[in-house]
Amino acid sequence: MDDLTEMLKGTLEGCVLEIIGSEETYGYAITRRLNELGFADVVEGTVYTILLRLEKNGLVEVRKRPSEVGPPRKFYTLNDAGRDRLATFWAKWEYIASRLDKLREGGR
Amino acid sequence: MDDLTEMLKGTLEGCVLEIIGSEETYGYAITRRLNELGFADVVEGTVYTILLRLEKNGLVEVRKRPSEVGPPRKFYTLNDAGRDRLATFWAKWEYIASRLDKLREGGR
DNA sequence: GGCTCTACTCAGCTTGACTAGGTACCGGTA
DNA sequence: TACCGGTACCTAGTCAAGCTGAGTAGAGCC
Repeated sequence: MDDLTEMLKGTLEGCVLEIIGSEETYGYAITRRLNELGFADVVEGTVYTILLRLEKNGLVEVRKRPSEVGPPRKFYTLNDAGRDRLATFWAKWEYIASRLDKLREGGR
Repeated sequence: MDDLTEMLKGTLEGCVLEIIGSEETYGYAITRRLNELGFADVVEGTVYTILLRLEKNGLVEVRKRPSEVGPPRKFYTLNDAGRDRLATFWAKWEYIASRLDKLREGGR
């Protein structure tokens, strides 16, 4: 699937929140996970900018830990604000998805 | 539902294409239709920029016709390129929606 | 030493929706 | 006549978020 960029605006951050919410993890692994999931073109640079934004906005907690195979990793977990944001994300997603379904069915 | 802006990137254009695809119509009416559908905060300016972009990219045919209740209207229909783009839009939407479902269910 | 994989950062770019103004036609009414 | 609300379209500039491309660095292997 080519060039999903524009349609990922807003949703990619939600994906990252969801991944962090399900387990404590770090940027490089999040990128791999997204690639596995089918977001094949998402690269590290993109994920790191999202992570830095989440951190700046106070939605995550960060812990730095050494790795056995490379430089130290920054592990992220959601705090309360992050869980709120994740819930809001899914609510918005469902809302938009339902409207699009309606539109597609010619709903009035 | 508040501030869907970022999540509408790319999808709003798809909505407009779908609306034009289902019947020949014009900007003001498209805006009303989107508002009815639940995209309450979409204003005319936004729709007109999308319509001008569609026209510039050669995805629509335009016919100007007088109105009985105001200034002349610009009616839009999809051409072949527009129908292609609409199909691509729905394909991308389905792709992203399926990945998000998978992610949400903790799918591996 | 050089290569690959891992791991993070950052400046600058592009896209697309939004803001906030503008123009103009028409009918009703004071 | 003047004004106003509804209809109808246009546009310059702003902002947010993902992408590009480059850089820095640690660890293991040949």
